[in-house]
Amino acid sequence: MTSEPNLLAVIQRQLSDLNKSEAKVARAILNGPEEATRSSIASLAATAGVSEPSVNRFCKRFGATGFPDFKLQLATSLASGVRYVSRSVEFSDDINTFPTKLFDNAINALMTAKEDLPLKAIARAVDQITQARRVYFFGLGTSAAVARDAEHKFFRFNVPVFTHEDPLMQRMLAASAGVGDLFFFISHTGRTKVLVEAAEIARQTEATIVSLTAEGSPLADQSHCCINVKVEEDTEQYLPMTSRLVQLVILDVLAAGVTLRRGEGFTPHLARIKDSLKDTRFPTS
Amino acid sequence: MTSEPNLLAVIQRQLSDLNKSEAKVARAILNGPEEATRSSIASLAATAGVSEPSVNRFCKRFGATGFPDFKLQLATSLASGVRYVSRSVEFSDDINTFPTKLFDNAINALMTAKEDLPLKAIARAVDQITQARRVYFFGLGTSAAVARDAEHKFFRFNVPVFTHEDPLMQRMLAASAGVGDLFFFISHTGRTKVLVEAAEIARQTEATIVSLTAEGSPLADQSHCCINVKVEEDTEQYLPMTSRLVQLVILDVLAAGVTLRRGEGFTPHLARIKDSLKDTRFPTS
DNA sequence: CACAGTATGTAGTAAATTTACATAAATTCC
DNA sequence: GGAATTTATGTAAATTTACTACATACTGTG
Repeated sequence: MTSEPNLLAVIQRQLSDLNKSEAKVARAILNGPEEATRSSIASLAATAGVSEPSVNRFCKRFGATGFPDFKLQLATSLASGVRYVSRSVEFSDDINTFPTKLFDNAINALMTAKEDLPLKAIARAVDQITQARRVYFFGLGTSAAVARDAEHKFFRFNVPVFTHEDPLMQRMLAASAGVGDLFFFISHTGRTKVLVEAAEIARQTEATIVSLTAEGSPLADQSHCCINVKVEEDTEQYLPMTSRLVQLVILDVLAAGVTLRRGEGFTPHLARIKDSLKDTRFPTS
Repeated sequence: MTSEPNLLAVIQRQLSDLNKSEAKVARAILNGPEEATRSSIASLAATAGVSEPSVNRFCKRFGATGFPDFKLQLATSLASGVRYVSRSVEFSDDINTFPTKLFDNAINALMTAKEDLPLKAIARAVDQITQARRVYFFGLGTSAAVARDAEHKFFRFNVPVFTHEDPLMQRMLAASAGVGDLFFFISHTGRTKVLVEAAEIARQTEATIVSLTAEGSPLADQSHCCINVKVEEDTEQYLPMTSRLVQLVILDVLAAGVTLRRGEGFTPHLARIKDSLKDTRFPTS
């Protein structure tokens, strides 16, 4: 049985169809839902001014097997309703509120993105990266940092990876591309001119174009494979924040996908790379 | 009492500190959290292979008043749909499972970090950044990408910002620092030799050292202000993933803090920067 | 007003949870 | 290495909680 997304709304809606005592129970619950989840059947009955079996019948009427089951459903629906609201930072915020808000927004963005991941596009991109002889990660602005991160990650797969923030370099590399080259464009909007132009140039070669960007954008149009990330960045917010987090995790997903494709035998290679970093660190005391 | 946002993560984290039978209970719950919410104390005890009071003690240990209360908290934390246990990707995973796992891990890391943010350190870092005449963001490897991202973000505050991935440049800049310079070091471990050395050099000047790194690490020791981020990166995983996400959000928090400090009059300045990017984009159709 | 049907409450029963206590295991200190 | 102390775990009884069956009250209709 799929648990109702919002139990309180359902109760509210049916309020008029209820018996007198069931209505009393309903009102008591609507008055203090979270308190209701913590009450015993006896105390809720007392609050509502009815008998315990009335509460029990009420619960069954709403699809629960009994009072405890009802409480569980209620708690669940209360919990899920609260999240999923991104709140922007106000000037009235202080140190105790705005950090939490920003974290909540970040978490929300990831949860939302997780809900409908473009799995087919991801699978396809993994295929193409696995087959590529060379991979270029191109982004500008904030996305340049994402590209840099991707470079670090994919570097470990024995595939030559390159990143360039310079649009001129990007164009030149695009122009001289050939079979086996893969250009991976990263852009939140997919409308950055110089980046789209680089993609257009690359498109005229035998290279493969993959992009992590908005569906239907000029950049997406130039791509063989577009991984669409839906993040409604608050446009009032002047700094792009959440979208790049989603991009980074998507790149993690791609990296993991490539690792899995390589198979178990590849693990020692990664371990070796990790070991090679050991000497650059102070040992843990 | 604030109900724990992600109870499973807490259980997971404390797993090693538990008694034998409490650990059995913990494993039983982690194995089938949603089933646990529907079980009676007796059946859960049976599943775990312990006595009923052991389950009860387990619940109380985690802040619940008893078993029903615990179930409630568990249900609440499950409601958001995220598996709050970081599960590493296995070679048996396929396209339908591993992306979700990675997203869950990311979300989990952010939620855990959010739970105890080092607010005093953050406030202090905001102060120091606000007062700085010049800010250098230094990181290596994955953290270099984070530093790059920070550069983009803080660039918008009229404060001259610099990033360098090259350890030699980092050393030279550190050596020639003076009053008003702020060095912001980013490192997950806080043990990367060349970075710590740069910090040591900078420390001998009048410059301020802020770091986003592990508490008690050599790098933290060199800092005037250390923002401690607790992320238990799965060491079996060869690629650092979640820690950099937390770092990025922390930097967002710092940027927001600086903006707030600047006051409302600063907003037009940010709007102007945003406008200046308009011409670099294809207009939305 | 009597009857049927529905709604509500009472009381008893079964189940589940908690407490108090006893035993077993582990640890510490000679 | 063994006795003493602490800690962990289980047993059994007590208590709380939820459910069922039944009785009573209420509502509307002929």
